[in-house]
Amino acid sequence: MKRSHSLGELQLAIMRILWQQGEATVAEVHSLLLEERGLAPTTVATMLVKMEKKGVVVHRSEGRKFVYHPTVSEEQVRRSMVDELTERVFEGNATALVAHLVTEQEIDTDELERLKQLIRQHEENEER
Amino acid sequence: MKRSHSLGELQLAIMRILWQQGEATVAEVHSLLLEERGLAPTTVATMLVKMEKKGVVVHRSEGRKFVYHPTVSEEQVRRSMVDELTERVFEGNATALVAHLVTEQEIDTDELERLKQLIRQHEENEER
DNA sequence: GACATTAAACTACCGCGGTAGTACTATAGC
DNA sequence: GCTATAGTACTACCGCGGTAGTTTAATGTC
Repeated sequence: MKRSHSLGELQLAIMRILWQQGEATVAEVHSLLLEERGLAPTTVATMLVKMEKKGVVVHRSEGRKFVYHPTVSEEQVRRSMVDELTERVFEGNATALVAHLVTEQEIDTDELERLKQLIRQHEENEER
Repeated sequence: MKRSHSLGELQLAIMRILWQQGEATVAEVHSLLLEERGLAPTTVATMLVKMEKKGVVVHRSEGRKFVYHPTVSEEQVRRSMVDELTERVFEGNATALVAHLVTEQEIDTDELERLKQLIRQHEENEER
């Protein structure tokens, strides 16, 4: 039911921790984020509340602290965010997006090799 | 100098008109947008002011009406928006984004053919 | 038991996309 | 010349991501 799990920068950083960890308390998320981002603990807490309201995480109480865990997968989030961009910028034409990536310097030549490999594999998987 | 021309939905719709038209008055943009979107003329005008402040359009006065035209190309906008998504969601790995598109049902099989063609052409262009 | 610490709750604020009403002003029409 | 109209200016408001201070409640410590 719940489509369009479009997340902001901080939200994604938090989700990445939750996806790796499986679950985490506010303090854990905060300390892991502190290394790159100088954030107040309350910022993380507030964000998690907003994210729960949004439906991408849930929490349970453990003692007096909250343990959060994700309710959507990284793949789901990628899907909806890529879909949104495809819709917005390429009028829904995913191939146009790939064409853009291939032609506009976004992908260097040696990565094209791996890409061709990938397409070949994907085609083989489709064939049954 | 000006990086990150990330635009919203309405802003993109307006830009598309300006890119096609070359330039347009507020009334022109409004009437073209009216067919799909029921917007007040002031909404379009306000948005254009915001977009000019942002640096993606400029206007000149013609009589008592403003004629707007874009200062960034569609390709520039696509670039920065795709880059932003790649950064946010795939940690800067553009190939991972393509892999996502190829494997996650976003691209059907007959489009893969055109894609392979495209890659081949691109490789030939690189070879000199 | 008093006090310090910790965790969450509540509240506030900024910027920005989006939306639009109201106010002002120059022009067109009669 | 006066009024209706068209067009911009100004202001406001909502939602949301992001950021954090302040308040309150529970727990640990001496």
